[in-house]
Amino acid sequence: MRKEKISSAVIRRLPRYYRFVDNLYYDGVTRISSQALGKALGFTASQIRQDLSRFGEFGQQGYGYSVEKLRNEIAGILGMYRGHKCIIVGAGNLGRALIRNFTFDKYGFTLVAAFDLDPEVLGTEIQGVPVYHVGELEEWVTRIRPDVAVLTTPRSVASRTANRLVAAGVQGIWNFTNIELKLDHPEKVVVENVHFADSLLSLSYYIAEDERPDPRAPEDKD
Amino acid sequence: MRKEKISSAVIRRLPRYYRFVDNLYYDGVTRISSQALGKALGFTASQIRQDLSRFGEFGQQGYGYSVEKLRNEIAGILGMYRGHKCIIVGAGNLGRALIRNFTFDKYGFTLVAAFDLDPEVLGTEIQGVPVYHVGELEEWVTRIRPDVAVLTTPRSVASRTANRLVAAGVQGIWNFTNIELKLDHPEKVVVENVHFADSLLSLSYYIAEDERPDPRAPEDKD
DNA sequence: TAGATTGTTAATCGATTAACAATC
DNA sequence: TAGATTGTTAATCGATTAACAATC
Repeated sequence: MRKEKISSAVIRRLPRYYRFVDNLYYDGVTRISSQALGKALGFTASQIRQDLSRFGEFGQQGYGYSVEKLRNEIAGILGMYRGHKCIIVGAGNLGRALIRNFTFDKYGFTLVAAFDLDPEVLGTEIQGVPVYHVGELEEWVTRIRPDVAVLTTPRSVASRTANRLVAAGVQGIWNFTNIELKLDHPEKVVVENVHFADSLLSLSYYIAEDERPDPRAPEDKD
Repeated sequence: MRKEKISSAVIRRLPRYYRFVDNLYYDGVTRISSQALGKALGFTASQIRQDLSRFGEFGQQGYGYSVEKLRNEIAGILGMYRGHKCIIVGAGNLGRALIRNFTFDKYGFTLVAAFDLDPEVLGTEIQGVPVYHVGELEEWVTRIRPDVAVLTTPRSVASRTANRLVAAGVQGIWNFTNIELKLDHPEKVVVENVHFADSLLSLSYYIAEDERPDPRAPEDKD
């Protein structure tokens, strides 16, 4: 039960492996070698074997990996079969975009409720998901026991809302508020931040950095 | 001009430094030491000094860093003063959420146009941003020369659209489509992926992993 | 001046890659 | 069987941390 701690570098690669292998699976591909997988994803074959072997022996010498088996194993490692429930707090533009466009089920999550303040949306359903008043958050969390809360509130109430969620027993917070949450009990919850700004700024750095040639400028003569 | 290559680990930390120092700046704090900065952000002081010194000597012995200077230096490194222009391709829920809620200016970007197919939004403005027909993408890109395109189209047209953008001369693509873009000329463009699914799956792993105790279960007696 | 804190060099730690025996 | 490819151990590489002289 006490498995050796897996580094987050490895964990961050697993969803990419999954995504690719899942596609192979739906394309009807039955086997793949670490070599081919590495080539497709831009990793070394060695790294892929090293990563996967942290979790078990999924391959077969001389053959490679069964796509179906590998897909299911990775899904299992990532907790996709645990029937996670989630709620979304804040049904503004971003919240609604996630409700409408993000396929929670595909990743083993069921989105069971949304919360907001806007009288316009209260009591309605968005894509089949009921919208309740944030004032009733604790009641609902106690009743439906979601594992994860998707946080898409305005910044100003983000930390306060997060603390309420943690107090009510939520295990994970998927934080879209672009701030660092100030938690009373950070040890009680796993926070995954989606910092759009950080992402854009690193893009900004890289385009500033390598200054791709202006396509209008004359090329170096061969 | 040929500065030593900076590892992406360092680059990914810069926006976090910036975010924190920017807040200090607006709170009127004038100086900070690497020690204090590290403590606040969860890094070692050593790492922060190491990181910053890759770009110059921004501090002062015995004093620390001037918050204002550090903020501006990091902003400069990240290219925030370059007056980047961007467009957004796909004005569905997510696209609109970004237009309405994401403060591009705050990071040195100006959002100059949006593109879509939906007759409902064509010719309108969203938050002051005009919406044009995707058919006119090349014309507009040639005319306004955006540095970056925010890609929020449906998956099905994502790679095709990306290739059109690259061909038209866009330098960076901020990809929200949750797929790996298949590019004809990957060397001509910088892609920054925002893979929601990857993020959620790593959260899924961590909550599955450490199984925080059920708050209803009895505690270990001290 | 004495105390604080930088920038940088050296030491350590961890992650990636290479190599290869095991085996399908 | 011969060829392919795994899982794993060892070697390398890179990133983080520690230490400290320089100096404000």
